[in-house]
Order: sequence, then C-alpha cells, then structure tokens
Amino acid sequence: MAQQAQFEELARQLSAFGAVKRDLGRILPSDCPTGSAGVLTLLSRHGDMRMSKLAELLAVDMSVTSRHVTHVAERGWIERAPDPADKRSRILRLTPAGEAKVCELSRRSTELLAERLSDWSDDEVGQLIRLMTRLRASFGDCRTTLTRATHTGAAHTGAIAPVIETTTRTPA
Amino acid sequence: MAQQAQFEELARQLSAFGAVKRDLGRILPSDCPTGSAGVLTLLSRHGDMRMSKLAELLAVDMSVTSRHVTHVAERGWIERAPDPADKRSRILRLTPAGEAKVCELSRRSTELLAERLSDWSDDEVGQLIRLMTRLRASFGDCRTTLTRATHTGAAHTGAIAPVIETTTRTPA
DNA sequence: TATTGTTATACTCTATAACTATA
DNA sequence: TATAGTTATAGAGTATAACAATA
Repeated sequence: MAQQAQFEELARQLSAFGAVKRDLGRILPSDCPTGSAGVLTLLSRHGDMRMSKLAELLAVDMSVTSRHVTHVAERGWIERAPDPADKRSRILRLTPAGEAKVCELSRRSTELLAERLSDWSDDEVGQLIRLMTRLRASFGDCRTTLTRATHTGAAHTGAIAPVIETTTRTPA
Repeated sequence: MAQQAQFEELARQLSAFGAVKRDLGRILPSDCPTGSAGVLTLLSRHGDMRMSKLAELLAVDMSVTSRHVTHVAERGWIERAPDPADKRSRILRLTPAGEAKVCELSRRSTELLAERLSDWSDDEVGQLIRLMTRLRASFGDCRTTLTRATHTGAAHTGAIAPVIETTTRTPA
C-alpha cells in the first residue's frame, strides 16, 4: 500500500498525461481520428469480433463504439458481416484497406515514439509498459492485451490471437 | 533505443489509458469537471500565476485555459487580480473556498487510487510516477512538477513552491 | 423479458481565428 | 508591431435514453 502523497502525485500525472495523448493524436491522418484508430488497432490485434466485444475492449459505451465503427465502415476499412449464430449481432472484420491503414497508423505512432524516446533504454520502455498495463488491470480493465507478445515484432503484421480474456466488465 | 514492437505496444497502452482517466473523472463533483480540477490543482501546487503560465502547465491553448478559469472564477474558487506590472495580465489566486475544493478533490482521487491500487507497493507506485514523469518530459512537457516533493505529504495543504521551471514551450 | 445494436441529444474538452487592450 | 487574454465557432469523444430487432 502506497502513501497518500504518492496517490496525489499519481493523480496529477494521470491528469497531465492527456497532453501526451493529444500529441500522439495530432500525427494521425485527418480522416482517421483517435476513435477510429482505436477500432482498427483492436481489430488488428484481436481479430474479428462483435460490437459488444469491441466496446468492452475500448472501454467505452456501445453507443460510442457504434459511431466509431460506422465511421471506419464508411471508409471501407472494416466490414460488418451478419452473425449466423445471432441475427442481432454483427461481426466486424478488417478489410485489406483497413489492414493497410493499421500499418500506416502503426508506422506513424512508432516514428513519433522512436523520436521522442530516443534516449530511453529498452528496459525502461518495458517497465513503463508493464506498469501501465498493471494500472489498467487494477482499474478493472479487461484490455491487458499482448504483454507477452511485446517483443515478438508480430504486432503490426495483421490479426493475432486474443491474449487475455478475463472479465466481462461493462464500461458504463 | 527500444524496439519497434515496444513502441507499438506503448502506443496501444497510451490509447487505452483514457479509460483510467475517465474513471478518475467520474468521481469528481458535478460542478467541477476535469478542466476545472486541473486549474485548481495546479494553482494549489504552484501558487499564484498568470493565465499564460497556467496554460503552459496545463499544456492546452490559452483559449481553453480562459474558459476553465472563467468556470472556476464564477464559482468563487479563484480570484483574478490585476497584475500591477502588466495591465494586460491577470494574476490567478486560489480563494479559501478554492483551497477547500482542492482538498475535496485530493481526498476523492486519493480514495479511489488507494482502493484500486491497494495491492501495489510503495515502490511500484513510485516507479510508475517516475516513468510517467519522464515520458511527459520526453514529449517536451514542462509539467514535470513535484517529483522530489512526492513523499512530503504537503501537496494537499495549500500552495507550495514551484519546483521545476524548464522550457517555455507553447502547446499549440 | 432481456439483449444487441443504432440513433438522438447533450455535455466536456480542445483548437483556430477574430478581437480588445496593452506593451 | 507584438503580446496577454477573451470570445465565437467548430470538431472530436463520451454518456444517457429511447428505440428496433432478435433471443
């Protein structure tokens, strides 16, 4: 159990962290804002899934997910196929154009991070990833995703197997 | 220099970190959204300052800062005094009511973090704070604030001295 | 009756641009 | 002419609630 002053400092860090996220958002293509990028990236990492699963991974309400999904579907980056097992549901799947977009997104964000973190060691980056992953898990977050596969270099090559399927937490 | 797969994973962590921030935002009083809380917290930590300085610490455009400041001023949590040295400028200062609000905000966020991170060690929290601070610094961020004072327990008792005054980066 | 997903509405945060007042 | 700050406007993200279709 950490100290009160630490929690206050951590809260401040979390509050100020938005600036980093905004910097990362600024390098995205103008037709692919952060919400769309999140949809594409998760579909690439976890493979085809339903709306409800995607909403869980994004940790936002399904109404929000629906809007983002509509946006990327209109641009031809994903397809919404009917679910033969449940006619209410739709299976989301990346198109080839969507996979290309994922590669572009990955390239852009990787370039920015490589530039900004040029003086970070491999171990330091790994530590930060590990602690951020754990913090999200401590907040009841199901998106602990891919920690073990971090060093494989396979993350940008297309869909990979789901890694951890823990809770069924609904964000709202 | 870290590996490409690490940067991709870090980008994903940053993207998903919004969920933690939203959780933290949900516990705020309804009349004090995150923008207002940021203003109050920074004034408490760094003491009186001008709009431009606050905008720099918040890492948002001054137009955004102006709106947040108006919001908290309307509620009597800060005062905007004329700057005798520059009639264009205004000096922002917490009122007693504002200091009380800061205590309430601190209490709420500390409680949430203490609950969520009950199984974290003191050292782990310190590591996360250190790495988040460094990441923000690597992103050209001037708000590295208070790292040394983390363990003093004085952060919630009112205004404290500014700690680090590095760059003069303008967010936009 | 409960669940999946969509849509309408509203709120917060942010940025750009135009504007006022002062340096 | 440049700077400090305000305001108007627009865009993105999110949540709640009402709704349709299906389980």
